[in-house]
Amino acid sequence: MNTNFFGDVYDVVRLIPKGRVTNYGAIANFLGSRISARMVGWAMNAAHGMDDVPAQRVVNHMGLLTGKMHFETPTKMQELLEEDGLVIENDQIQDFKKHFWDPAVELEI
DNA sequence: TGGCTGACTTTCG
DNA sequence: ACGAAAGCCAGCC
Repeated sequence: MNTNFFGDVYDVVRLIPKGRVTNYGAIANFLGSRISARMVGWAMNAAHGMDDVPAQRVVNHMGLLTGKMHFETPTKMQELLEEDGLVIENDQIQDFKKHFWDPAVELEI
């Protein structure tokens, strides 16, 4: 796990506080320039079935739920985010900037 | 073994 | 301001 960047991604995603969201680029930047934002999304693809990985809190750079289609149901992602207290409209997170959670800043590594 | 794919981001035109 | 293209790396034929 720790050897694979997948594990790092999962760990970061698990650390996302409730009601907060982050984007792929932030995670990629936090893990280091060794990976690209695409790989984060690729890692999330492998996160399927991992209940410990709140992939719904990971969205694209503009707060759009691009990965919702990969969930059990396209609306599942929005429902989960709404349960966290977020406001989703037209598959986009409202006040995304305020709810944005940057691991490189919050974790201050 | 080699090449295509992908839940993205950034920059150039 | 908008559109298109490149860049990145691991997993899967």
